[in-house]
Amino acid sequence: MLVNEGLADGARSVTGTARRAQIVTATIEVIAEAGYGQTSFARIAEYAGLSSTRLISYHFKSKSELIAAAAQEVVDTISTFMAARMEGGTDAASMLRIYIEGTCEFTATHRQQMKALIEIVLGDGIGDLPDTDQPAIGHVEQILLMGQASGEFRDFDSRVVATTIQRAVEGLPFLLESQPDLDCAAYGRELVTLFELGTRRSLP
Amino acid sequence: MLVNEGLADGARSVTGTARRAQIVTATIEVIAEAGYGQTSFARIAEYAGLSSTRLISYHFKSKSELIAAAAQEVVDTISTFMAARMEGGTDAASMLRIYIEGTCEFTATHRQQMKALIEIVLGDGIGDLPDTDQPAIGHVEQILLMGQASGEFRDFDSRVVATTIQRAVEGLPFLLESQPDLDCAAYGRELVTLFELGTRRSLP
Amino acid sequence: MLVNEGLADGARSVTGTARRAQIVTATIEVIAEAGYGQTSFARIAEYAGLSSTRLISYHFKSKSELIAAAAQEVVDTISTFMAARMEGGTDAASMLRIYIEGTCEFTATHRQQMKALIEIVLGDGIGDLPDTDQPAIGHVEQILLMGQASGEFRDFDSRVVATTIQRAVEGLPFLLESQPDLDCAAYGRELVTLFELGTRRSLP
Amino acid sequence: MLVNEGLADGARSVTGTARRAQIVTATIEVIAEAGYGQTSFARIAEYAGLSSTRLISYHFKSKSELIAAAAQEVVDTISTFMAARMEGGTDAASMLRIYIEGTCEFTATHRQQMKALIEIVLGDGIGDLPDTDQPAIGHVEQILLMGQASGEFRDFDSRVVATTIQRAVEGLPFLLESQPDLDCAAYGRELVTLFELGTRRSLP
DNA sequence: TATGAATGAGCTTTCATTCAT
DNA sequence: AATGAATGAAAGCTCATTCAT
Repeated sequence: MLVNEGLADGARSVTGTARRAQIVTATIEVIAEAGYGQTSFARIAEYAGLSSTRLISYHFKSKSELIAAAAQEVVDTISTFMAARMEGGTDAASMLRIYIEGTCEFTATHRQQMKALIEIVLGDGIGDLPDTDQPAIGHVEQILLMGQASGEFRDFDSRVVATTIQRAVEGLPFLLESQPDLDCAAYGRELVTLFELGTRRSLP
Repeated sequence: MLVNEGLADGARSVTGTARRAQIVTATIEVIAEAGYGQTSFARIAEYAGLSSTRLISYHFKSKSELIAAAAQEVVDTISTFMAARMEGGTDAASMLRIYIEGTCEFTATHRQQMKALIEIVLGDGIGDLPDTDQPAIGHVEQILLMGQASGEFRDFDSRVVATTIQRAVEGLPFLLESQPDLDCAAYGRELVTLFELGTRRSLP
Repeated sequence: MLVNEGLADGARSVTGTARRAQIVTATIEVIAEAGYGQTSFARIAEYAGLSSTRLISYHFKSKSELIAAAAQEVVDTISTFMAARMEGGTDAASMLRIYIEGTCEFTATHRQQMKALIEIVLGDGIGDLPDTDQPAIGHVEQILLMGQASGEFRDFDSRVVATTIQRAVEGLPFLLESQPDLDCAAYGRELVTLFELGTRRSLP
Repeated sequence: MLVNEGLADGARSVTGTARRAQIVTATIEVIAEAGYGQTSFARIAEYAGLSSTRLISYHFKSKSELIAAAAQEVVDTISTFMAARMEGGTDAASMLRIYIEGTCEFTATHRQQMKALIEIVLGDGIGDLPDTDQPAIGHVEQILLMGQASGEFRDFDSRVVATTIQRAVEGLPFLLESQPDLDCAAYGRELVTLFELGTRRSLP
């Protein structure tokens, strides 16, 4: 079989799956360290210690498929991480707090993955990957809509606020670039306070 | 003239200045439409109707100088626009409101320029252009610090909140990509309300 | 294989080694015939009958690596040739004679290689390749110092005389350019006589 | 008049002659410092402080004419210098000594000019400028032939020895590159001794 | 005499991808 | 499953030279 693309993961051999994982990991790290625009097959192969770029072409039908796999890998990781956290949420405010602080904590412990994901989303051109980032925005917006329905939150444009919150947490990797010692938990708490005050129903 | 870089604008001929402006304009539009990574001399020359890419090399010492000139052009435009607006500000809250709504209005009327600027800042690699975006962040933070000093604003990490506000207004071009008919003024007003509630001193 | 540079010859495949040799040979001949300054990938590819210059880039990391490989090829050839000859030398005078006549004979039978080597050394800028030409000078100087120590040679500045002898034998390729039918052996004998008389200890 | 080429010097205006001289001087210095291969109109214009390379094209029909003018400038200078010296020579041996030491002294005081001349002769490809260097070789050979006719010198191939002597003195600029503090006069004296011993009629 | 403007050709290098085992 | 080899296209940049005042 010449091309693996399109196969379910179970249809791949053990070594093939391992190779793909190795390449994806290297891709994520190269994107995080060198930037999306400087990421090429040659650089990935060199980073991963592959003898030829041919090995990448063999396991991934095209560059865009490799990039997509790298993005998916990060999305899967963060989804698993957040899913466990979100279970503890009851009201909208606490769910929002969990989401913000959880994302910040994940960023603190997975800097490269987060940076790579953002590079990919931005690098392919603004808005070219709606299927990847829209769900994330949708998640926050869902919490906001829930809070408005329950009366916890005031009346506001849920899309605008959701976008703002999403961009706020996504800004953390950028800050870490220039301030590597930044306290991510404190950053998350500041955001929680800021948006709790900004979204809660005003007191009479 | 071999190298135009470093010369005051008055030291360039009329036609030379016009050509540079033409090329810079084309560059901004190509970046906005095709994305930073897809911007090449060939694409710019084709877009501007130039006979060859050599004409670009003639007027700009290097590609990075051209990109820098394009970014500077946008920064100058927005600076002029905002400088006039900011004169009306007296207290910190109103200055913050003017800043947010002004930036949103500018984005509404200069979509390509804003998108191009963001593409450049992000495309050159995160954090590689601190001299370009830091001043903007600094501007917002300055307002916040002023408001805290005057007692208008509550106690918060000015850096975190400034970054959040800056990223919020910079998110508008991204939204316009998927929602071209978005009401930018309304978007600005939502942000003003969100951050006024989030930053004001709590009532006793 | 992405980069061949730095690998031992045995680490390369048979066809890869053959291609490299073919390209190196073509490079030497192009340099010899067209001159260092007129040597480009395009000219080499055309001369070697390659489909594109890309093939050169594939086998050599950069142009300078290709040039270095070409120079090394000649140096290796002449070293092997001279090493066998020098074994016959006992006293300094005979070693000097062997060196001069050997170099001249090598030049006679390897005109292109010698010319290419000189073009490379000179073309890269005077004195930029001390590691390549200094050893040759050092070799001659070594013989001279030995002769002075043994009393065969008179007292002179070994560096000056060594440089002169080296430049004398290196001048042969230049002469062959304008006088292709020049008798190299006779040229060598003339030099031997000239420098024997110039260096021997004066008779009482 | 569009082109100055082919005009006698008297047919050029004062300012035109001055400009040509300025450009030629800059060319010589650029060649000496950057090397023949790195010498371009752009570099010369930058070095001379010219606003455009167009000024060079205006005063010189082509690059080769400019290079030729630079070479001629050096040749004229050295010719004037040597002509005065050679008047003191009576016998062939003293003329040879004067020639060698004179050339070495000239090199010591005109390093850039000598290096530029050699770069030009070598840079255009071996043997491509016979009209420029052959006369110099001829000069030495003339002295040698005279010495053989008068019985001062032994029987040898005048062409070979002349070439060797010429290359010996031309090697000085190369040595100065790696040994800037070299004693040129001492170098010249060593050469004189070496070649006097090598060329004189053997004592019975 | 001088200049700005423009140009086509050339350069090396990097790109993702395909061919053929 | 893996690999070496090869490839056309495109990139940014520099070259000497010409056009038109």
